[in-house]
Amino acid sequence: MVKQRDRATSYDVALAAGVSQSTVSRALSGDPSVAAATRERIAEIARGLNYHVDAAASRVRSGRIGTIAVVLICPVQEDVRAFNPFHYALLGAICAAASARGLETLVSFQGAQDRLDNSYECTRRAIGTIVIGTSENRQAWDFFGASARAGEHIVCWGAPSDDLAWVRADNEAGARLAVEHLLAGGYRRIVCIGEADCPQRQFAERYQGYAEAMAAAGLPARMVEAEPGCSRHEQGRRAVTQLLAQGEAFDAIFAACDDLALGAMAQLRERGIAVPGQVGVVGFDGLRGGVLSVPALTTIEPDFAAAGTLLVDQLHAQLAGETGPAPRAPVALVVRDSSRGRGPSVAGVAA
Amino acid sequence: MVKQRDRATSYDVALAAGVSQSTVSRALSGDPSVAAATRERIAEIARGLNYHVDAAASRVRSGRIGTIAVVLICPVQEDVRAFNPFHYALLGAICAAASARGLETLVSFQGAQDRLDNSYECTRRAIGTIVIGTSENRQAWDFFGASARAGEHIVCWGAPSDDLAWVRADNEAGARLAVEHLLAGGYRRIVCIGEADCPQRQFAERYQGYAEAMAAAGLPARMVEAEPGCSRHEQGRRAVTQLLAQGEAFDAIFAACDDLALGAMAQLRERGIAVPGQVGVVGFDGLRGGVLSVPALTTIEPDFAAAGTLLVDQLHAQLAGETGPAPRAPVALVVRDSSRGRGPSVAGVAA
DNA sequence: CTGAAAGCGCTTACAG
DNA sequence: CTGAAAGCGCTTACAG
Repeated sequence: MVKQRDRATSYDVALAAGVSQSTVSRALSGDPSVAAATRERIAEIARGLNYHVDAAASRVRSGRIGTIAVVLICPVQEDVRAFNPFHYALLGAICAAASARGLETLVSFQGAQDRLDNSYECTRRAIGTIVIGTSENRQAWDFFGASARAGEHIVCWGAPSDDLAWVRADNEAGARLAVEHLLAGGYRRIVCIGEADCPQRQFAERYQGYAEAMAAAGLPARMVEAEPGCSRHEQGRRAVTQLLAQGEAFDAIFAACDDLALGAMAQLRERGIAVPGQVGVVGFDGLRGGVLSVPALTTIEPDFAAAGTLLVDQLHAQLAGETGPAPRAPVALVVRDSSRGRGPSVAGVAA
Repeated sequence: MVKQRDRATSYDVALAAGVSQSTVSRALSGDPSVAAATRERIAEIARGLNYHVDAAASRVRSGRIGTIAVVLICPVQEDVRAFNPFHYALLGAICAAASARGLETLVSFQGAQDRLDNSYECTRRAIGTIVIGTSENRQAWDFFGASARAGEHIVCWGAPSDDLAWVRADNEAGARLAVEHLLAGGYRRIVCIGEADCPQRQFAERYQGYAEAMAAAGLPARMVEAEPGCSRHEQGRRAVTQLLAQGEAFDAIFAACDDLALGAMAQLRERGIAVPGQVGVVGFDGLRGGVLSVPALTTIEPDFAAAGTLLVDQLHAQLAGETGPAPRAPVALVVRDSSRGRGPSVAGVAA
């Protein structure tokens, strides 16, 4: 057990400075009612004694917690390596946004059902919780959904649960951007790989944006459903296999997420179909894997910094009893090599 | 400001249970001196009142913090997306290991020099700090090095600073595994892409393991230095360009990290050199990008779970005043498609 | 501008 | 097995 040997307290500083303990407290908290000269002197002495305000004592007295909990929902097996890099980037953005607002972040990775925990708020370790992660772990989301119904303050990204307040990317706008980009590149027979009946609302929204943009161009929308039960990457592969087997003409793919797009590209490559020459591909997420793929993946990338800030601010709003408008993180088209720029219409496959 | 309306305290529970407040405290902390029946009853009543022990009050009285700080050193611009996925996986492993030890994790991403902070321990928000991240941000590492010299308890992964206690992968063993695998595949003219004079000690250690394994096989070691000032990926590309320009024979590359390997493979592809047919490639890190690359990258992967546990345990040892043996996370060879299995010697390039 | 005092909600010797 | 009491180290009215 580590003993707290000779930690200085505010009383030690007070003694050394010849003032009262309450003046030390006020001085170090920057209370302007303390004379500037006194403040300076006390700060100096505190430094000399290596004194720092005890955060726990400060909290218990002031009631100010200054901390938010961030929960990352993992696969049930809790393999953190299986955790999507998109969520890691989002975690970083949340921590940065919290820090910018003067808040600490208590982070936990939760997967196994018997270890789910949202006691942060009721034990006063945090003012509320931001939940992100794998939508596949339904039990975990149900747990946090119930927690929210019970009155805990929770905001999430990509909720499959309707019980949770959420922040999402501007999925429809992003999908429209993707389609408009493909149209500008001369692609016409653009299919969407996604999932219509998916717990992740973003998939439906992205299909919606795709369908709208196609309709606006007077072109038919066509959805290839991802096969349940396998990874996104594998789903992307199989969607292409299915498309080719059906012998239906297509010259571009808008995939509802980057992993689907990368799987689709892997399969196109195996079939000897040139990207972006014969088929253009656009994903959605802005994953690092898209930079490394061959060809590098054109994608729609949400503004991560904005997403982090929106999540933190939305939590604040909820704590203040407000319910602002549905918060959407802006998205941007990132053109890389899997789609052609402006050009004439392309051959496509199985035309 | 959020008021704490009607939070129950231990006094409320005591009143409802007809016992003293101290008995409530003992009962809920599982003190066996409280009769089991009484404990049960009190727990029941606490549940009914939605009472939970206030963590801050508990800490201030008991002195037990139960939290470690985890600092992720980012690039100075604090772009969390530029943060290496390896470190994200390590972060997850640390949080999981801490949780398994009953510790919370206070996570922060730190990059900009004027925002560096390690006041966790002195303000009693944490018992100590684990530091991981980009070795490029020297100022940040120097800051934490100074912090450690000043008596803070810090353990890091991949320290470029000698002031910090560290945990590392078993780099030499990993490099030997890589070389032995390549030798078994029939490769003989194996070059190492790395950096001899690098702040990251792991690079030197990996070269060392490579050189030993080559010597053991009676083969000459050959190091291609990464060019300073560009990304690892770009360094990998340029190393291949340089090798080809020199017209020196090689039939395999052991890259000191996956990003170097992926860059090297990208360049080999552009030059029309077949991997693994003409040249075998093995990386080091086990990044997700290696699964997606074409061909998928054979690599040496540290045991992330073990790494997280070692970091947490090493911090505990330091707090207890012990200095255990240099802690190494075990590594494993992950054979994918960028290297051949057993086979005859291969042609290589520029032979 | 500063001090004396109360008290945040607990844990933990001490006594019985 | 339980209670009365002290006290962890602060913040914050209140009074001057």
